[in-house]
Formats: sequence, structure tokens, C-alpha cells
Amino acid sequence: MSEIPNEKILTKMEELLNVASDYTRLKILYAIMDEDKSVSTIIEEVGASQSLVSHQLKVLKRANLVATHKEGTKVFYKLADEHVNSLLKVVQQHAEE
Amino acid sequence: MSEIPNEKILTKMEELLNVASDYTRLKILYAIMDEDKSVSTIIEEVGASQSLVSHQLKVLKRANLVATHKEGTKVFYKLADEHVNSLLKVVQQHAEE
DNA sequence: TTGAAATATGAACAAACATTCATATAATTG
DNA sequence: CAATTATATGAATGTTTGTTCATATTTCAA
Repeated sequence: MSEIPNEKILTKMEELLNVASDYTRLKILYAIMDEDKSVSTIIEEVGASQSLVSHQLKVLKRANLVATHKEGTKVFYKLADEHVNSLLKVVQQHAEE
Repeated sequence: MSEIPNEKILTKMEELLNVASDYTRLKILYAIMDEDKSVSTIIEEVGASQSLVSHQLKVLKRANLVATHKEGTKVFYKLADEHVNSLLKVVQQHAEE
């Protein structure tokens, strides 16, 4: 029997879904799905402006969907955990049928 | 190797995630997760106004996340398919840790 | 057919948000 | 240091969206 989760959980769920539910951010998440990549690489692969990608990376980071590390002047982003992967897979399956 | 899905798929994914990413709609989805329920029952369990619930049910219906059938003056809503269940489970797991 | 119960719809509004443009900061190299 | 490359930040803006209030529609019973 699945009850409605409490407010705290629901709010967290809402936040995760909200962050994932954007065209540009979805593209970014896929871009860094298999290996971490620098911002400039992400910009290329996603095909959006430098500013937009940077802004959206910040949104993803604030929501803990991605993690970063620095190498010289470059910043590398990767998915924060496996849940993000699972989420994308489930949603993609739904979208593909 | 996971490539970035094409525009059509991404747009569908974005739509599904968008529709799911709302506090009221999440509550509604959970309310009808195990069995279909009438709008009045959903209103009670979700604890939102009649108008709001009705508006959000329409959003869920337009996006094909729920299906309906009528019995007299009552309208019953249920989840449209199993993907919605899986999606909620994955997201809830992420939110609960 | 009048009334009541259940659901849907439309207008209105504030709040949130994606994107762009311009500018700032940080690190590296000559 | 100056110049350049990589990334971040902030303001501005047009659009979308969640919610409320008021009203409409539908179905059934008396």
C-alpha cells in the first residue's frame, strides 16, 4: 500500500524532478553520463551558449545532481550519484515507446 | 555508451518530468497509485481545493499520466501506466536517503 | 423541472524560470 | 605584468505556471 509521502520527502522529490525537467539540463546530464567533462566540452556537445550552460550547471550543482573537480583552469562535472542515471533511464523508456 | 537522445525524445522527457514535478500533482499521483479514485476522494486525501485538484488532474490527463472513467456523476482517475510508478519509486528513493 | 452534488472551465495575478547580454573572476602562459 | 583562456555572476526580460475566485456544465433524485 503506497501512502502519500510526507511533506519533506515530497518537497525533495519536487525539487529533483524540477531540476531534471529542462531541455538544456537534460542534455547536460546526458553529456556527462558516462564520463566527467569540462565545461567547454559540455558547451560543445550540448550546443548552448557558455552563459546558459554555466547557469544551468549551477542549478544542477545546487541540487546535488552533479559534482565537480578542478584541473588548472578547467572545471570538470560528473553525475553525483546513480539515482540520476536510473531516473533518466526510466523517463527515457517512457518517452521512447 | 549513452548518447544524448534526439530532440523529440528529449522534449517528451522534459514534458513528463515537468508534469511530475509539482507538489500537488505528486500528491495526486500517490493518491491514485494503488486504486483509482473519484475526484472528491482525491480532493479529500490531497487536501487541496476542488478547483486546484481539477486543474491539475487536467494537466496530468493531457500528458497521459492518468486515465479516467465515469460512474454516474463521479469521475474516477487512475495512473495511465507502469512507467509512472517506476518514476515515482526512483525519485522517492533518491529523496529518502 | 427544480435542486443539489460532482466536476470542469476561464480569467486574473503573482511568482518562478529559462535565456541573453554584458561583465567579472581565476588560472595559465608568454 | 599583459594577454588569453576558461568559467562564473548579475541584471534584465519575456514567458510559463500554480493558485484562487467565480461561474459553468453534467448527472441524478425528488
